[in-house]
Amino acid sequence: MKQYNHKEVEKKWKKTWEKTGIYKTKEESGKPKYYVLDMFPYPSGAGLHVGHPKGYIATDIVGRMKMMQGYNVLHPMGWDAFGLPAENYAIKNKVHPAQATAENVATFKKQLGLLGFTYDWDREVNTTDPKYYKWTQWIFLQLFKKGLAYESFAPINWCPSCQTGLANEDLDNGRCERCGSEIERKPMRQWVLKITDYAEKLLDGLDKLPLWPEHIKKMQSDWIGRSEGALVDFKIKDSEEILKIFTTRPDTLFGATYMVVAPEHPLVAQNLEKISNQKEVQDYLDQAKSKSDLERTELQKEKNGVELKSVKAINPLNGSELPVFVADYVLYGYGTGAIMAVPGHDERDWEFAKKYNLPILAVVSCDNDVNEKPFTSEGSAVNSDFLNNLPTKEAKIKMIEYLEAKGLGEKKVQYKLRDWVFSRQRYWGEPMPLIHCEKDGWVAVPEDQLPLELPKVKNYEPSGTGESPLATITDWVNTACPQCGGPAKRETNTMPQWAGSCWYYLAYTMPKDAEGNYDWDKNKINYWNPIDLYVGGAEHATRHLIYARFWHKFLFDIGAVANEEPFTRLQNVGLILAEDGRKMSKRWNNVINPDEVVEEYGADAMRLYEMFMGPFDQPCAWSTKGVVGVRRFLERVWALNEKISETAAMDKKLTAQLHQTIKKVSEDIEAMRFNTAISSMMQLSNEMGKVEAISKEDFSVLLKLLSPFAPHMTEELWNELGNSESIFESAWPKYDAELAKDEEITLAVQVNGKLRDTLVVSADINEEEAKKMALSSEKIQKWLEGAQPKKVIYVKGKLISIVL
RNA sequence: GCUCGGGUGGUGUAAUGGUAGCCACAAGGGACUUAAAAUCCCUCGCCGAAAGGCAUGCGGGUUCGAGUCCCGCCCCGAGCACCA
Repeated sequence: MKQYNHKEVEKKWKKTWEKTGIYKTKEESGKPKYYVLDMFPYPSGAGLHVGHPKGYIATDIVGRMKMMQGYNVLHPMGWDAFGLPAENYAIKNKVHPAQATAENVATFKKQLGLLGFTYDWDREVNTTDPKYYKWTQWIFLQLFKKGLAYESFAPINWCPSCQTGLANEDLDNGRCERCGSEIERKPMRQWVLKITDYAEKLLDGLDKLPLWPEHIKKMQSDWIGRSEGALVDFKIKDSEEILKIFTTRPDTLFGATYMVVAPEHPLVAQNLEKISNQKEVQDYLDQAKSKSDLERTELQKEKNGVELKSVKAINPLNGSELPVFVADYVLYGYGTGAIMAVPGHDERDWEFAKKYNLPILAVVSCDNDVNEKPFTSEGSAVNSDFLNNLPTKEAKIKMIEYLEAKGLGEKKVQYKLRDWVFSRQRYWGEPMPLIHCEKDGWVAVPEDQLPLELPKVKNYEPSGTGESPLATITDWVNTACPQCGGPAKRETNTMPQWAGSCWYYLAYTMPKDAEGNYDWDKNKINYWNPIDLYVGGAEHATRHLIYARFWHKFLFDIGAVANEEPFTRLQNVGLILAEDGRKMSKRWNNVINPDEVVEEYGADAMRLYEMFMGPFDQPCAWSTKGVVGVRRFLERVWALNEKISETAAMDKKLTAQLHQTIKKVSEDIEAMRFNTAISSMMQLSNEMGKVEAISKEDFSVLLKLLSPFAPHMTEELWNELGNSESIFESAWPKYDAELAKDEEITLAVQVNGKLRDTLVVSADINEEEAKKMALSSEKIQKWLEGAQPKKVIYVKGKLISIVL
């Protein structure tokens, strides 16, 4: 038989598969559907490195197995091509983003093509295609019509380098997640999506996702950050003003000894005139304003603030007068931007109280002296009048009841999640389909006029003024009001990159007409959705995955989709690091290009290697030496072809191993434990290599098990066996539990917990026989030294443990 | 600081509470070869001649039996970070 030439084999089968259209997907009623999806890439100018395809290989393997198991499999691919990276690349390389994107898409597509994926390219999507973003705009309009998109002028995160506003989710430790620049707070006109309206649903939905990794659900629920507590009204002395605070510990209200408000809190400005230490406060405000968020957090160890002298808050329970401080350790963006300070039972309040010599009261029973350190756990109430002796949980409830009855406060659920800053002051994004009319205010572009196309401009660099480059195109900006026909202006901000990725998984399942126009066909969408398996990087835990769930839940609420959660099962892919253990980057000059690996070792070897490296969800360093190992494995399988004989029959032991391997590989692929699946196939092929001859049937089983991993080579060998249909049209091997049974097993014999002997025995040995054999073993006799064992434990099929 | 992960040979890793190191890589030895590559065979946690002893980050505990479970530390990685 000829040598394994991966180039020839891979070229041949790619061509054949394309010709036969084996990967074209249709909605079929006869088979169960299986929708397996990768997080689509943004096509950067650098092309693919070997890390990109890892997840795609995994979904391809699962998809191929499901196909052979009789499922109607959808496994599509597309491009997340809007957004800052594409635009920055375009600016840097002095080409129009549309052109750069088209080129990069072509490169990515060519590179992915080398790896032999089952993509149905008829379903390819591109977020920058007007036919695609027509629907991105349509969804945005539905949000707008339901009041979930609103205009805001509040200060937002501004990246001075990217020259655009950013959402909370786009920050990394006070820096721009994209470019690392320090973020400024800048008041700006923004479109904001009311994701907070969905906080409860997004949180509750997590409980209905048993097939998501726990840590991702945890990250999302931490990001949403629900806490239960109370709003409490404090009257300001000699004034009509009310200071409203939020607390999760209403049970400690008797322990409040001072109040703190954020520098931005209106109470400060309202009282600035009348306080005695006006200059001191003004200085503090100036200083707080000049500090960036980053500096604020870096300085967090030293809490400082300044008293609003002569402003006193009244504790609504006992009328005691409390001093009011301004301090930036209280955030204006959370709760009411004001707190009651209970230094006896809160770490931060305690620190602040120590520094400014404020009284510290104990209102929860504890062993330590609260003047020495705060007691922040639960206990039972003390020094708290009607709460005394109540455990914290009950005290909270009772206090809230009391406040509500007296009209002094109410129960309140608070979230850390903020509304989603949705506008970007950049060119390369979906235009927002909104028009501002002096008479009618903001008016939606009529749906029959969608898509609102991104106008072609020469100068697409950011203006730096806080306005999108679109603002300079006056004949585009100036338009007529769709309602009254009067003069009006278009919104010039664009949508963030996340917009297009919020619903792309639906687009893959929408039918297109001859021109490529999508139809929101609910039957087809509901046939495929929800996604059965979604694979991608953990970095999307609190960004894409929260945004997409938000949009999906909204679409469900307006009846556009039929299911509440878009992704039934989520699997994280672990990063592939460079050989030096660092992240692959041009900067370190350690990027491995998949094209070269495919050229030298073949796509099948590369696919196999990436799955063999280690546990799928764990990061792992690339090793070209490791590719050699799996390549040798493929060659050994190839060589087995010479041992095929019509008359061959494997012995029972090897047959048992074959069936154990069927079970192992099937279960491992399902659970995405590809490394151990490959290991067991290697063991099987090593054993097959030792026998004289193998039957066609037994070899076919190995080929089928291996086919999802190494589709080209196995298809070739399958074809050599005389099969005319594709191996992927054949049925997945069936595991036979009877045949998988071993005839002989090895029992371990332990004396006092230490291994002293092993016995090879018949698999159906009973307990008595096994114990007898163990005790009469020569080696064991030596250890017993004639003593009577105290106890003999038998673990079926595993071991005998003798205790002296 | 808080919350998750993780720590096993020279390396990547494998082990429903049941023979620790499967499968590979690297290394060493051998066969084939004029030679090399490729391929095939053997060795390969540490100490020890062997018997055996010691070994899964460290220290305790539960158990006939712990890499796995419990308690307390140390180190590495990720996420969050003054959220009241």
